[in-house]
Amino acid sequence: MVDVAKRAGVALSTVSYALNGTRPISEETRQRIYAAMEELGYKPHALARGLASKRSKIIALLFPTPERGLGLTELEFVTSAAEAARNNGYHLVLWSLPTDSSELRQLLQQGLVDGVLVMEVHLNDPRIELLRELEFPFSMIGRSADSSGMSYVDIDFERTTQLAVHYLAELGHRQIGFINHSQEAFAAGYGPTVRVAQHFDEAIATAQLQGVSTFCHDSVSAGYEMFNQLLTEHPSLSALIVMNERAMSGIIQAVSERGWSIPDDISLISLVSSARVAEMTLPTLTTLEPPIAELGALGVDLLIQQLEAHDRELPQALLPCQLVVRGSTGQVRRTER
Amino acid sequence: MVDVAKRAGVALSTVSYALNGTRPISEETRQRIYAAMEELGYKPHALARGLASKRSKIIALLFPTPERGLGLTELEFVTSAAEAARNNGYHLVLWSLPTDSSELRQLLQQGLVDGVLVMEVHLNDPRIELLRELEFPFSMIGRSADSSGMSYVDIDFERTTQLAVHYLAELGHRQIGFINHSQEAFAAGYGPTVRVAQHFDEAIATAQLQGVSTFCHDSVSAGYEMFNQLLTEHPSLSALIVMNERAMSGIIQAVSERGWSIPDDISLISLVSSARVAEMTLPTLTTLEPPIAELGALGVDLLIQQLEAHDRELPQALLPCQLVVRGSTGQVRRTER
DNA sequence: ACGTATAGTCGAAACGCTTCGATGAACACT
DNA sequence: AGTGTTCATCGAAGCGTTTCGACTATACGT
Repeated sequence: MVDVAKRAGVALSTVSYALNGTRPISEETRQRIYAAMEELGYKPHALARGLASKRSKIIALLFPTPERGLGLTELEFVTSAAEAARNNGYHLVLWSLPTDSSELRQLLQQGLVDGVLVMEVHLNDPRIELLRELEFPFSMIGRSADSSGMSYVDIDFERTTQLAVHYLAELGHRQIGFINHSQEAFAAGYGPTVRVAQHFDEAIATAQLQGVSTFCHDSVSAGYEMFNQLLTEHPSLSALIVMNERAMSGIIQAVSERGWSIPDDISLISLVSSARVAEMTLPTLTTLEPPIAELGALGVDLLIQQLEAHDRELPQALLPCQLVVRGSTGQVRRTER
Repeated sequence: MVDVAKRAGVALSTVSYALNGTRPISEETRQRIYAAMEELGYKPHALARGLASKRSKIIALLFPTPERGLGLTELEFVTSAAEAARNNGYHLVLWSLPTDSSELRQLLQQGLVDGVLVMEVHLNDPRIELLRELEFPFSMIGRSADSSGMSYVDIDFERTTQLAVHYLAELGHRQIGFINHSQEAFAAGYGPTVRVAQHFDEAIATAQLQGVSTFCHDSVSAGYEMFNQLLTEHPSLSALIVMNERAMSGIIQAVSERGWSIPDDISLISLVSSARVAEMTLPTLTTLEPPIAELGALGVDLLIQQLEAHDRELPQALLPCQLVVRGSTGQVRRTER
């Protein structure tokens, strides 16, 4: 940098001002400085910049160590977050820690990152508590129990559920089943499970339909059994909303095993499920697809906005899933069985 | 740090030596220093450390922007790399760039990262060329055309292919088909496609079997058609090795459509395919599962080893996939059709 | 008793940048 | 002519570490 300054015939600090626009610089000297930088192949040193300015322009993505099975979704999320960060001139580091790890505190206090984006937030999340305690800037994907005064983005589960129910209603379905994640996930306060369970009932009531809501473990066999059980107890169901990708495989097997066809005998909608999975079956699945990339990018944007704005408002946002109609849904057209 | 020094009654530099073990420190003063740090809640500042020592202890994971669908595998890879980095006291930043992006140069010259781990290396990869040109430390997952003198980890495709072929041979199969990724991937020099194509022929020859090798686009419908075409032309095939998860779905549909059962009428092995996908079908798929987490961790280890060792040797490693026998393979037991 | 290692410590100079206060010059307004 | 503003620039003091050279005891071999 000192070389650049010399070559441009200005002071060191002037170069800095030209670089950051922190103070006005005449067009002429700016030109000279940029030319000098170009000729010398100068690139500012990120660490030094961070040390001096006390802003590293690095944010962390806090990411629970995947205990069991991670979806495709998460990866897209991570990459879109990384890209959004880069577009804002930030770097994204990955901190993959168990939710209750004490390491987080250490990491935060290293002063490496300006802020944190927290994924897979649980209703009672020790990470959030720590962040609040340290008054460390953060945003969340998903929400904790009391998310007032905090910055988050999440799927708009209410709208998403409505979309699914209304779409089926339009097709003439009056008896709709809902297969959720497991009871355990519900009890643990896992956001999507809790919220959709609630909003399903509401949407059914509003639309004056009949609904059956049930939990199901995240496994192919559980899906298989749950479907059979459900249709034994409620033989008049003509459509199913499923928020459980693994169970969905089992359900499809169970359907074809009874010699039924999709969607003639039963319509299926996969909730909060990616296109990738939806297109692996025959027929392909009508889904409500989560706006993963948008969520990731938005999460990063909100965080950075928070870091760079001086005002104390903490932005929040809800995004609905998008209805993608494929082959697994159709007009209700059942006479009798 | 100056406070810690004062409180412990030593010089600033002594605290630094105690912290890094760079010079001998008497046990007694070390105790005093640690106590002082504890009491003051002192944590060393990562950026300052990096600036002074010229080693940021940050590495980048270079990650092609997913043009077309990313597998589950990649995410596990990313998380295991992040964890491995942390275990070594490093941070992992994500750089998700198109392979031919000019941005990479900028990023490297910022001096933020000590080294780079490159994913999804192509045979002729501009990123690798740039890294060599700048003499920037790096390791690869996968290999470029000439990977001599470079550090990499990769799947041992030769061994993996052998395992698959031998396993089928043991079950009595003599006529084995192989369904690869697309011709285009092969032409583009995509490592797995090229290598397995070659090693399949070798393994077949060595085992004195008959083999048919074919390419197939990465789609359900292409798999469906390819299967029918293959079995029309080679009706005596009794087993298929498939390295194409999407095509696999189509294959299974085609099989069940002709009223065949797996594995009685045909055995299927999914190559370099994750458990998650393998368990979504009925029957579950026998696979050769890539050691994703190991690859990620090993890649990071090799890179860090390279960064910290002074000698100029560049470590390399090949890891085979692991054979996981599930329901899609069995003794050949065909009389006639 | 003597030089010579060696362990333990100190002070000060980097590392490459940002930012604060100060300084001049140019311009307008009384 | 004097006063005040704004614009453009400069010099120097940090930011929180590491690391180098130097210094002081103490221990060692002879």
